[in-house]
Amino acid sequence: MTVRQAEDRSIPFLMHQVVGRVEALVNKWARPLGLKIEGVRVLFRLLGGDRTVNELARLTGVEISTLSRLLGRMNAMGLLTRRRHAADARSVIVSLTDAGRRMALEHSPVYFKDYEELLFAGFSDEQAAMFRELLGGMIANLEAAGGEAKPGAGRRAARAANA
Amino acid sequence: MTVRQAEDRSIPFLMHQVVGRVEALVNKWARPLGLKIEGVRVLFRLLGGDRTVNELARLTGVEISTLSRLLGRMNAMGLLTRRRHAADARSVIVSLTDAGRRMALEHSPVYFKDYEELLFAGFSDEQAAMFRELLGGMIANLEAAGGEAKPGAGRRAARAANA
DNA sequence: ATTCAATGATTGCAAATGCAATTAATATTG
DNA sequence: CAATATTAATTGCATTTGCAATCATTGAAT
Repeated sequence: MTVRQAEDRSIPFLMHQVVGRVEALVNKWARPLGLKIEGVRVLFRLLGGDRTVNELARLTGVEISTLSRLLGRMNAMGLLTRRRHAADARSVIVSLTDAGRRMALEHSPVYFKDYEELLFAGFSDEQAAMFRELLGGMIANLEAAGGEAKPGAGRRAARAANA
Repeated sequence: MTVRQAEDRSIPFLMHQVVGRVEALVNKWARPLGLKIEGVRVLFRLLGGDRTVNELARLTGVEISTLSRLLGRMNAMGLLTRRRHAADARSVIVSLTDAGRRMALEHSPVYFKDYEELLFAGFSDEQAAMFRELLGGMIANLEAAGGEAKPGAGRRAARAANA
């Protein structure tokens, strides 16, 4: 029953472990709602306001063709609507329905707080804050690395966020 | 061209971002080798010694049926072999071929060092070490949470690793 | 020893994925 | 203002995925 400790201490692997496990938890939890993690992410993202498909893809990290079909399913479930952008008829604006908003709000604490509390259990606030900082720095580094497949081949990455 | 900053500061989301980007980089880099990230992980994992399919699944985080088929492909590519365990005929032992080992060794530095250096660019050694610690603590927390779908519903998670 | 449960791996199948091609609308350029 | 390029979203298609079912082997219980 006990899961043997991972023997790999590399950061990408460790993060993969953490993310994978959290996503498994979210999937399990979201199943009764008829959603998987991507759908959950879309749902909560839309709580912040309407978005185009493009924006959603960028903000949720879901590939755009996958997202397009996911939106179709969530629309069929009555969770969201799609309408054309008035000013630019190429874009499609996605909005939550009342049912979608209700679902998101109902489960919001679990998604936004509980998982984080679970991860940070036993950590000090300072540690949690630093962890967040470092993650931000990593994202900056990755953005600076741009399209280079082989890391280190390009110019040096950006300096990490302040701390 | 610039990617807008993510507006979500939640840890699971930030980690998803980082992991997703790193995996995209690895995929891009591994494509000429005919592998994707899962294959890469299997390859490097086997550098540490032979493994059963089960162990590989646990150690790489690849779902077992997916892994089974992946192993078939990598076997067809001449990268690894499968043979039955002598003592327990249910298990299958996976080993690298010479070609597989050669490929792994050749690219080992990129995978084990370069990505990490990229992520940690601009970080101090102390920060990097702490980050690793915290990740370890998170994994411990997740293991303690076990199968509970809803976090916080069960007993409190394990204390984080020392610091 | 015989029966029943548990484990390791594979496979069938429906669903989901990602890439490339497509369609439609808007920007740009000469 | 016509021609071309670019951008947004969707869809066709081959591949991949994951769950459940299956097969084979080992372990446990009486």
